[in-house]
Amino acid sequence: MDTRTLCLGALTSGPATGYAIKKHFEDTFGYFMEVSHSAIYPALAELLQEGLVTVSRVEQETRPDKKVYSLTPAGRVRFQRDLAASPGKHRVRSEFLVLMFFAQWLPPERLRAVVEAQREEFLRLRDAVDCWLREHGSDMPAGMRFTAGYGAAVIRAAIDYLDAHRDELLAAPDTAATASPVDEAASLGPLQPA
Amino acid sequence: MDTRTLCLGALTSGPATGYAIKKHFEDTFGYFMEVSHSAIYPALAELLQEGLVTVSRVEQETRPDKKVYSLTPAGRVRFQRDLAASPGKHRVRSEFLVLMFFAQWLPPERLRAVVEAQREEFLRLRDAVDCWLREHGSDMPAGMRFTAGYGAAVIRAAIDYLDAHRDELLAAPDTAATASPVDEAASLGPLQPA
DNA sequence: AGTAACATGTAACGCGTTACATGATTTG
DNA sequence: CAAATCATGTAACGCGTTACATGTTACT
Repeated sequence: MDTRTLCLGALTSGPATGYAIKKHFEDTFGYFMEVSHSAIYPALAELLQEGLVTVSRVEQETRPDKKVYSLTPAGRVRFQRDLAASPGKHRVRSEFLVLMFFAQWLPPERLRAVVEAQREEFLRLRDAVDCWLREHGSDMPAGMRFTAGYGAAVIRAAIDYLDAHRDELLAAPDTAATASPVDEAASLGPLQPA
Repeated sequence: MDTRTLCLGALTSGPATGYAIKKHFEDTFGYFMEVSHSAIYPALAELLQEGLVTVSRVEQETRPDKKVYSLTPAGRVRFQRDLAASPGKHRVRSEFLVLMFFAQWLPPERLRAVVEAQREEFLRLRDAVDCWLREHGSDMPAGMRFTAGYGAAVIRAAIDYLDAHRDELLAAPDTAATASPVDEAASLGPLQPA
């Protein structure tokens, strides 16, 4: 899923500037798809050249000038084609979980800090999604409500799991990080013995 | 979180070949951190040059020769340093959820297929994690059990959500994909009006 | 007979992120 | 007075993925 396709998708909700598209992404699917502004502007320029969007410059006195982009019929068709062509892969890339996986190699206070930080982040996300659902949920198409509800459900499960198993993890006695520097006896043996 | 750090981490469980490290990753945190073999081999070569791992060539008659890597004390220290230095960011990058977000622009049969495929994938993952917990869970350090349990909890929540809201999504009457090609009246208006 | 598993590498391409660059206004 | 918001871009760097490359054995 290309930044260009994402921009076309954002524009299906109406004309917008690059800045507004970025905001839109953050407010809606920010938690499952990050898009940086430095990827959006070049993408919009390419879409313009391909005739998939049009642009109109809007002068503002109190603010910098805007470039408001709109979807052309060709752009709408292209978006549907690209969307349908996407394999729809779902991937999680979590350094947080890698840290938890190797918890025993982390200093206990660092481990605690990481867990707490992630929990705070999840609470923040949960509240943001709940807020969005309350304020915009009823106006939005089924798909957008679905993803918001999905996010809320999964984040809640994560928070519950953290709360239920945090102590178990933090109280772990096998802190290799504070044990003797070289402790070969603690090895689990060779991986995948031949 | 660099592939090199991940390799060092894998070797904390004992000596292994590049191939075994890849397997180890797939079997344990494959669902939250993907590592391709073409990133592992160069990473191991770099670690060797830096003196963080050692290698011993093992000849096999029935199989291609192996290069078994082991962690040096310096490598163990470096791993702990790199691990503690990681910000521990947790990110989800899901084209699946983008597809759901834009469900109205997808042909209904395609939408259904994507949802079913993802559900199957989640079921597969859930079973794999459950199996791992049954078979290895009790031997493993708290951190590894924690991540497995976390995965199981979150995947279960996802499956439950899918089952509870799938029909709602698929039965959506507002399939813009099959509506008149250009339907400006359906627009939600400009994003972020100035 | 064909596929999966075992086993190790290289090369190029694409894409995203970070940093660089600028600048006015509003809010706390 | 500092920080956030609005607003748009460029350039380089790094990193991961895909494809290319090779070869044997065991299982279905």
